Amino acid sequence: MARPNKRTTLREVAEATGLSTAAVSYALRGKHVSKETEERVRKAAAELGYEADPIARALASGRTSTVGVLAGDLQDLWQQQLMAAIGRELLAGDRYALILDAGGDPERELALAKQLRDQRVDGLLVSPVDPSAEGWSKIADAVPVVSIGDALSRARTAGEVLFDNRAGIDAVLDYLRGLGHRRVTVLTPTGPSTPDRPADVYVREAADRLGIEAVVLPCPQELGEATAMARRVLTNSPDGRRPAGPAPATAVFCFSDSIAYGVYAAAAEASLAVGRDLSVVGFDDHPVSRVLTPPLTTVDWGLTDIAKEAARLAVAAIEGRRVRRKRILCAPRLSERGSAAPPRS
Amino acid sequence: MARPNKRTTLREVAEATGLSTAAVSYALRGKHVSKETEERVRKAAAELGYEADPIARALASGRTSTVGVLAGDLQDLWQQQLMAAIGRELLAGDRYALILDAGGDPERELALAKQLRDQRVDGLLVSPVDPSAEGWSKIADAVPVVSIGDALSRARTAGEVLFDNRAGIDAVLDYLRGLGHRRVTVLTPTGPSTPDRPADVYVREAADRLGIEAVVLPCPQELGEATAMARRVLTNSPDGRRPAGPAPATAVFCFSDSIAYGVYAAAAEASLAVGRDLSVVGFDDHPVSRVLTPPLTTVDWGLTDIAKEAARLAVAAIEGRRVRRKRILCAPRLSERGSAAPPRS
DNA sequence: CCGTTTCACTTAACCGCTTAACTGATACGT
DNA sequence: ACGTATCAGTTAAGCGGTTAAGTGAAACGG
Repeated sequence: MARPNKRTTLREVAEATGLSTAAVSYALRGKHVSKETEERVRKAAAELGYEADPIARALASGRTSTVGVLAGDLQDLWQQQLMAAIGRELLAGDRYALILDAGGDPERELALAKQLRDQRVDGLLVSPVDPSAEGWSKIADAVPVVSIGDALSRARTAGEVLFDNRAGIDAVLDYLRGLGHRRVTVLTPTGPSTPDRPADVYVREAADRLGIEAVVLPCPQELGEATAMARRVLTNSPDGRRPAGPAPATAVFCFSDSIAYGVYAAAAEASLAVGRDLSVVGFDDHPVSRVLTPPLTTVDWGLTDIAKEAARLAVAAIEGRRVRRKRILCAPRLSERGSAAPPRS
Repeated sequence: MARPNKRTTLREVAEATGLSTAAVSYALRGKHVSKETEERVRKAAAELGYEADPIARALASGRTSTVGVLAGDLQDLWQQQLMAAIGRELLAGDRYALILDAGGDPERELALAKQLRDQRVDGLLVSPVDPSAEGWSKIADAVPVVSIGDALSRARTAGEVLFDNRAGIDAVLDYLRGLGHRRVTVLTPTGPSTPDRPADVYVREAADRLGIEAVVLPCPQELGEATAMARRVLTNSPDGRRPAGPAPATAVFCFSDSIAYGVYAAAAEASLAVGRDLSVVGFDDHPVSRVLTPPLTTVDWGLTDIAKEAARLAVAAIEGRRVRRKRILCAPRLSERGSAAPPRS
């Protein structure tokens, strides 16, 4: 049963050098000991192959130099990108990122967040499933939380990186209107559409302003389901019970690139050429979008910048630095590629 | 400075119930205490909102009910899928998965593995960058390690989930030969091609057997670079200095779906219709492959099964159970979709 | 009726490190 | 020369649990 894996402990280093454990502890962290002893301790530690036990350290000090990253749903292609980018960003700053996946379940999300807090992560980055959950409040009180994509309405966070959805929606609809589109189907992700996520509202406002007839439909993110949904939309029976409705939309505006992929698939099945017979616009700029045929016109939010800002806010909070603006609003950039064109019909 | 976030501790529960901390500790884990006291303790704990501190518990017991998952490179689309699947699988079994990303750096990979081991993860799943690294040995001695995709040649692992690459390669080349292809370009991922990864060898053998002329070229996974590489391949100057070579290949066999995406992009640029002018086969079955136009014919290794097997092996090792076969060899299934067809030229 | 189990806890020693408070010795200002 | 900083370490009390070993009482067997 007993693993003979004895790590060398602080005490052993202390004995080897004839110092007290406290002295060694201080020495290794360069605190008020003489240059010589510090050197001596370092040498002994190196020889014995000593490395501080992070668990013991965490218990005693309450810190871990680790930050938790909680994905709302790692199935989502965009979140996968986001997590990868954040991990990279934090690692570059010499902090370990522990990534967890809530799998789209709000309860699990909070449970995992608590777990992370209990694990003494120094900071927590979340891309929340349910940003308005009550539970965030207690968590944010115990550890600096930075949220991405949505503000945690009930908690005092250390920062938030948000997307200027209104601007993004305006940009896309402006663009489509400019191309001549009058009837646009908008596919928004299903999920808790809290008042903090008034995408529908923005769409309506922009559509009214531009004289666009917009139909907003919720659509699953998962590719298979998204394709099925897109199929229904393209055959002009969005709700499944309008077999012969009014003229079909000439453009589809997808609130995530993966939804757009579904539309591509459905369009191909229906022998509609994207970028000619049908215009499609995405909203994430996933790397794959660039290599589709035609390349997907989409909104680029600057994933790397998002990751950088989020990491920066978290690190600042951890280090107790005040930060000018805790709320970063990312501006959309329309990446005009080949999937949108003037309508044919 | 002092966070007033006092968690309730074991001692407080003990005082509240008039028991010793040991009794409470036992009671909460259902060990040799009377039914009544157990009940009493549970009630008190619930009332006080007590939850055991995982850090303290880890220090004292050496266990965490957490498993580490180390991705070699989270930039890679397939690994993103894999990590998501594993996380889900473990969560289903009530264990937390801590996902880390080595970012393709072998040194970092080992450093992170050590970090995880020190964090007392009960088990470790890796999709290694450098499976032959010396360092795995020490890590595998301290914690059960399950590797995915490659065997850790220098370590005694608790299990490995491997792909029957030879069978996969045979299947694809058989298939292409059956369609009538004689000249095939094979794009393998760049990276340490250790003797444990003799993809080139398998390709040569199969090609010789089938009378196929196969050119094996290393290709980056990153979509932009893959596209650039594919561009060169399609213009028949794979090495950049053969502007007018022999007849170009009629099919491209990509060792990962993301490479195939690059080929799609390059083909579109060159006005080659995939599935007609050019056959493309992938090797991962990423969800996106299904929605490409045409859908990518690829090798499906059963991602969910891989995740399941890996999780199962890890959990078995953690629980100290012996397992029949520690080495799972995944069989390829060719997902025949639209991207490969008889050659035209 | 007595010795032995069994049961239901308690005692106390850790796990490996941090850190506030204390001790002596040396340096400093006046 | 003397009180006071300053420096370099030491002591010891945690951090919040786990767990081997011990204890006293009740139950049991013969």
